[in-house]
Amino acid sequence: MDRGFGQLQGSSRIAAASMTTGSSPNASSINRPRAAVSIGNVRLKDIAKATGYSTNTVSLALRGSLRLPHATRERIRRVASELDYLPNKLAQALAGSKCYAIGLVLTDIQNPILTEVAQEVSSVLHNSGYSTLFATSNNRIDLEIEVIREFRARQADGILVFPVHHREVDHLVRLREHGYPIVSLAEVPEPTVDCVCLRERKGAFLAVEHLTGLGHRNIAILDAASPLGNFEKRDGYRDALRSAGIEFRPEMEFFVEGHGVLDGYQAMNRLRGRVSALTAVFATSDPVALGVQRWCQENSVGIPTQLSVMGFDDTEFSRLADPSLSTVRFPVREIVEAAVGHLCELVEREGDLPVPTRRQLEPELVARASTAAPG
Amino acid sequence: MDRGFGQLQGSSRIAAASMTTGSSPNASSINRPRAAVSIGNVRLKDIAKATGYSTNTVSLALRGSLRLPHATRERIRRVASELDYLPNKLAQALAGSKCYAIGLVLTDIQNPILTEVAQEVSSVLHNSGYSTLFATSNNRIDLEIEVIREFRARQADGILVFPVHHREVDHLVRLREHGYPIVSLAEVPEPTVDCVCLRERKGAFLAVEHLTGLGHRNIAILDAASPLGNFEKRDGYRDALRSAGIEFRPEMEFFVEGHGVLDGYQAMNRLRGRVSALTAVFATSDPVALGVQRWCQENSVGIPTQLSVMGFDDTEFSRLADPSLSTVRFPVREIVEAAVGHLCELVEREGDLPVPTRRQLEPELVARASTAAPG
DNA sequence: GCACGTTGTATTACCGCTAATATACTACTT
DNA sequence: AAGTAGTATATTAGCGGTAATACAACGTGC
Repeated sequence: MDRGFGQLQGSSRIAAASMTTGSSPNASSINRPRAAVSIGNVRLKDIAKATGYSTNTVSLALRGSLRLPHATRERIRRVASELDYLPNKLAQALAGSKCYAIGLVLTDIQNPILTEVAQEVSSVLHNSGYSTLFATSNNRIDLEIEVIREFRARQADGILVFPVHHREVDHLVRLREHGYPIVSLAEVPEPTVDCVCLRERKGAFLAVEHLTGLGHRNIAILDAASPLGNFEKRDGYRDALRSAGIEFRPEMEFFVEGHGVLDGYQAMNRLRGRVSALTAVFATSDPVALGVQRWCQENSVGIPTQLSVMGFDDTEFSRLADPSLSTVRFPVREIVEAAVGHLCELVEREGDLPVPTRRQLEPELVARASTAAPG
Repeated sequence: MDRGFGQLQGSSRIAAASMTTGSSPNASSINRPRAAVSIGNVRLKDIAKATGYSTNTVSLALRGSLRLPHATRERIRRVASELDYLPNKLAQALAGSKCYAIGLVLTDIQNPILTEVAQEVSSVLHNSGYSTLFATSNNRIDLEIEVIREFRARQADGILVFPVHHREVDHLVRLREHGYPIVSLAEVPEPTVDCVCLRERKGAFLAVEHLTGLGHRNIAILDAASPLGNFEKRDGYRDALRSAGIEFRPEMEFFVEGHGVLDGYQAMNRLRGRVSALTAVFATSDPVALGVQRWCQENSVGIPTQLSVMGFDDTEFSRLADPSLSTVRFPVREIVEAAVGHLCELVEREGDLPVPTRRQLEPELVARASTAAPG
């Protein structure tokens, strides 16, 4: 079935030809000049011709129908495999109601965590019998809308999306209301669109609580999420301050343009004048935190002696940074498996979609060497 | 055309209904119980019904045929847009000969450079009017074969692939010989499959030449490529030694299992006993080199004072590592643009495919702070 | 004023598959 | 022996498009 196409190259075709029931020799192969793919363009019709059965019987045999006697089924299947038959999934999709393809929309993949997500999604989907359509929105809502339209035009059975804006999800909501399965991998307002996500606000809370617990009171946040409409981490930051009885100061919140290392580095450059007033920095993603570390190294600010640094996501790079980065784990595997599972459920469900649900996974603090009690 | 579906939600449908030519009111919407997507399932037939033209006329209008008078064309197009018509790409593909989708097969995305490739590919393809089917082979040749079959079954017009093994490409060659467009993003034996790639051997040569030029004579290679059948970098390493008149010693070649930071770190752990005999290490990918750096920091081996470290690929993380990593640039944008361009050319070409060509881009040495003359 | 190309549109076939229905033929009933 | 149920297969009609061809209405030339 799904072996490569090793042993049979031309010999098989000859063998097959000799099996035809003596009808007009090979008239079938002449009048299809526009075959896009010249290998593997064996169709049901060809198997039918080779076996003497009708195309429908062949179709039934390959789908394992019990209406056919065992012997017939096997005979047809053998010939199909000898001809290296590859079903045309587009035709199957057009005739059936599903196309077994899911669209994946990521924002960008500066952040290695999204990379892991992409890899995991495609792998889990593959194992569930689905193909992955991939696109990036580049953090632009218009592109997000555009690629989703593209996926719908391709009849994708459903969509997994990291929305650009966590609050501007009207276009998603509208699709969902019309019965199109969508699962967001980031938190969106409830109950608009199904969502399997990390409890980010709590994650940020844990991160900052870790810092306050160590005795920090002057904690800045380098916030790459708020500029994109995601205020969960900022809110968690504020929660933790409040819970520790620390007055919230707006000047401790810094916006960062992107999720890259360089963004963190440059952000530190901009706020260099105020660094002495800080004892800890919470960056909303790991690469940004690594940029902070880098800046500190260059500027002889000791970590964690002079400045504690927290990240968010727990990528491989942070684990092996120097000093190793304290962070909050983003459970890629769990989230992806739950999200894909949920999406497939929606896709495979009969009848109307249920009310959207939100599944929040618990964050986990990962304390490493970049944080310590203030000097 | 490609706006979202903002202003028109239900009002448009009503407007459209009122435009029908008085035929049986709305009998069309009842007998399609298995519509996969309940929004956007407007078909040519619906537009035909709404305008009074035949489906074929509508099809012609939307494709801008000059056989139709301007007024008719515009009228049909307006109604189509009011109904928020989305063409079914599967049906178009089935009827036409192309489906405007390209399969992208990556090995894995531990190495951030492949991430950048994925992002760039999907973005360039999107701009060329193609969708991206995405899959990872996980460095397993059987999975590579499997996902390519899957792509073919989906009638992907062509395939971009980072082959698992750079020498085991028989399955690719066979497809190519049968006229299926494939472009490899890594070097493969000539002239088997089209390929747009970095001149890796020369890149490795430049890296090691940089080290010998600094005066190093005891240079190890941490080779994550050879175990996967790619000997280009190893050969470049040997070339550079020979060219510097340094005797090649097999015990200076170390295999590394993967491309991750941890792999580099663990490799150093394994060869810790021999570190004192080295003055430089060349890692065949940046994350591996970062793992080396990490190990050195932990084990108080000064970089570059006691050990020079070279990477390969030039990812953002290396640029901002401490010390910043000397490496060889992998020109993502250039390679992807050339590869996609070439693939699209093959896909869009009439008639037989030409003999496969190989386009090699020149590597560029990026000397940073992790390399210096041996102490 | 009638054959004749043009123009605008409809009809039909087809892409490769699935699914509903039809049709032989066989094997039981009663 | 005729009716009936069941089995094995074929035929037909879609899915939503495209493309080739058919046809009807309309000037135009002579």
